[in-house]
Amino acid sequence: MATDCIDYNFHKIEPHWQTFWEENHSFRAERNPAKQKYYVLDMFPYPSGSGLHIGHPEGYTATDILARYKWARGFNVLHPIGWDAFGLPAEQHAVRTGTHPASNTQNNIVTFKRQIKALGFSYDWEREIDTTDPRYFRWTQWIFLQLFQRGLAYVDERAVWWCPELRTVLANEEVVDGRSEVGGFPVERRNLRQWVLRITAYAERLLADLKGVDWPESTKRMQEAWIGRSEGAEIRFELEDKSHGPLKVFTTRPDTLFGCTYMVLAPEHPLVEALATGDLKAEVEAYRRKAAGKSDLERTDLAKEKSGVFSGSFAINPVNGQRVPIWIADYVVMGYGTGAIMAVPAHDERDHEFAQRFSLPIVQVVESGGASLPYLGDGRMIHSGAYNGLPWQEAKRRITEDLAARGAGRATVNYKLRDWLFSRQRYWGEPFPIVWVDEAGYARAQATRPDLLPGEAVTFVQGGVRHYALPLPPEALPLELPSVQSYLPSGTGESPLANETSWLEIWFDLETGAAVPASAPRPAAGAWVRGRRETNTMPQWAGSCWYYLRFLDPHNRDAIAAPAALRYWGAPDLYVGGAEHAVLHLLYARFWHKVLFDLGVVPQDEPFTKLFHQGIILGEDGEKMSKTRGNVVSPDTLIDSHGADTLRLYLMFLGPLDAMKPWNPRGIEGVHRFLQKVWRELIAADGSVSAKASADADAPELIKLLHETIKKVGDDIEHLRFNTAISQMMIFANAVQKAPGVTRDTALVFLQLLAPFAPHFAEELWSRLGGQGSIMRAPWPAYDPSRLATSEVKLVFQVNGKHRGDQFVPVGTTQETALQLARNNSRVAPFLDGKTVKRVVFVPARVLNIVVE
RNA sequence: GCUCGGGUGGUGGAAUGGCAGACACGACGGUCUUAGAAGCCGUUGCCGGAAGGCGUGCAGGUUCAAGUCCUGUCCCGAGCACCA
Repeated sequence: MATDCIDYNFHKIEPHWQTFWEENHSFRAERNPAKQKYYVLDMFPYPSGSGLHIGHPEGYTATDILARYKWARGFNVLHPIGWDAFGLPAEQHAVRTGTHPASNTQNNIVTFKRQIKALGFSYDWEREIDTTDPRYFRWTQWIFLQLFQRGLAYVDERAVWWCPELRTVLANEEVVDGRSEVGGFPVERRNLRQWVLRITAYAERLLADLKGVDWPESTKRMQEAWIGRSEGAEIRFELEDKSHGPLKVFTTRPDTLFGCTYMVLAPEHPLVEALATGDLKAEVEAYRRKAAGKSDLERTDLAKEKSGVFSGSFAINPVNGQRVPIWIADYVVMGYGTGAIMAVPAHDERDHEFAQRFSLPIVQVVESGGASLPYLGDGRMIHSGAYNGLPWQEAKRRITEDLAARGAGRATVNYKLRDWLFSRQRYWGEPFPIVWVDEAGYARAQATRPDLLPGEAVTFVQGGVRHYALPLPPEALPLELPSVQSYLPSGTGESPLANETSWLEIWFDLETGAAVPASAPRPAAGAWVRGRRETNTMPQWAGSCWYYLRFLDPHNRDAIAAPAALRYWGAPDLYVGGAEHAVLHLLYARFWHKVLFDLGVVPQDEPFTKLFHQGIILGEDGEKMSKTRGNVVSPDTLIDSHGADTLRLYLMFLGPLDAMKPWNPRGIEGVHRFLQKVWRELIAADGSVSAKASADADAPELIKLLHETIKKVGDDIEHLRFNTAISQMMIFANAVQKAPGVTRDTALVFLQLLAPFAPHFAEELWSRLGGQGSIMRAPWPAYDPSRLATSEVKLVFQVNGKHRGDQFVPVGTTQETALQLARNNSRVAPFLDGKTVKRVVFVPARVLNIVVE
């Protein structure tokens, strides 16, 4: 039932149809295994306090068009939405106001939901999820337990980024230019006990399987670079003082081993102290302290001159027995390879620079053909004993083999990818389902629930006591957050949870996971041990690592999703979201997914087979939108002034979906006029169907244009080219305007094409023009290829490649006829006059190019 | 520094190697109106009265034909950054 408004009153029309869709459950994904499925997913938002940003509806409109189009194409569509609701802003708000972050989060969700609904998106709200809901994070915790049980989670005391302002550690990825990505506060290094996920165990598969996914090439390359695979060799140098054992280095150029004139250890390398000799000890120690105080930004500043200090010790080059001095320098980092290198200044830029600065010898071992050093190109070996004359790639292979044969090295592969720092000293995150117990407690657990434990116990030592990580039994999940007095982190660097003694210090039942405060007497029956809960919480990435699976079966109490649902819906057919998640979210989610695949939980080994990034919408001034610049465009304002349909159309009309585009506030008038024009053509001044839209027959040109439009809009939607689809619909509307009339059927077909873009508008006119039911359920119109055929085409005449005239000719016109027509063409003829034709190029139905002398 | 992506009218943008500038915005002129708004009609890459010439960052090249392919170069944007 249409509204009763006389003119195009979107204030009335849009809420009307939104209510209609809601009441009719129009977007409910069916449970119908016989029907072909289409799963289209948006990156779910973090419900921030500032509400929806114009960038959200850009991507959401794109997926909504796809979803509605696929419904019309007869697919069973899954188009869900939810909330990535754990996160720092809500916690900071809680610290300021003392209110629970959950209440702030729920308020924000209400706002987001209202705004999203006002845009008329076809989400299946019955599948809404919220990562902070215990019914959801129960399964986040469950997945963590699987990682734990498989030995993919461990604790490690490691130098991590600590932000004094935020009072938490941050992942490498959350630190940008020596400052926190959130808030831009300075960060420093601290040694803290952390949970770490062994993502490096999946490095090879994460890299290899990128080949099979349909992603933007740039994103694949970013992940490749992030994983950073490099093949080389680990080479073992004996130390002159054998009491310290051998020194292992990683190199990608074992062929240049004869050119190694010194070694470098990272300042954090465990052998540094032992290798510093005599009067150099003090100098080495001073250097090490200085390096520790440097931020990564200072250390990696390429403009800075290299620094370093000689240790006083020597290693022995395994290929020629030469003594090689060992230096300590911070251009070598501990986190990659072995934290030590063999320096070959003739063939490495960094080593070259260092050697020059400290006047170390430079020995060339690859022929450079006269090119200056450092030389990194191709060439044959020199000064390399038995390997002289070999191409370097060949020498690389042979030297590696020879070293391996002598036990002095082996071919290895190294990755830049580091294990994933997975803990945060915060309140507002998923608690780890882990209890720390002593050795005796762990021994009991090994007897009681060995199925839950990893092959090797996860432990740490503090104050001479070893603590053992014990998982909660899955049936005891979720482990919920306790309410706390203060959301401020504890002074020790632990999360606020460390202050909640009754939650923290417990008697723990190994069999059931039940707990009572340690202050209470130990319960009699059951396998109770004394324990202390883990106080860290999980990072925000955790909840978003698997949410696309929960949408398949969001209310399941027994599993992350039923196997049948996982099989039927599979992975999203299309995943749309910002390129800022190119590495982190998309890599973490792939990692978890592969683990779940190995567990047999999910049937496919990649989560996101097709990915698309919507571009950023810049402010009017061409700058990134930000409150401080005052160039933020609010969807609410535009919905009020022009309507959701106009906003949706304009967002898509702005340019290619993946492009970065500035917002032009005046341009929105164009698409609004387009809708007004369609309304005016089809609806009379009194609100009834116009006389014009009641024609008996369409002009042949209009029919042809309609079929062209059906084809182009369909093709463009499939390829996410929404801007050109809209342009084609505008062309059609302009043609209708100029035509004397249009049939009801043609008008209805056109409205169907428009419906995915401007759904409220299309439903309204569909209803007024007598369309049956909801336009969403009407099958997508098919074009008739025979209608696209033309009898006449415009042939362009060129002389020497220049356009000199054109003429309509029948399809199938031959070169001879065309040439004759050109000669007779009054505009072309003068250019042929008195010239000799050297060559004629004829492209049927397109161009005739006459090359003359 | 390395790796990508991109430079087309006043603006956003369009163009399987085959008429560069579709579709819009803006601007200008007209129509309607007491006036305006909306709508409608027309013009709108640059130079030129016209004929015509020039034109897709710049310089070359391939081709009958280049925004599109190749080489070099400049500029803008993104990502990575002493990873051995």
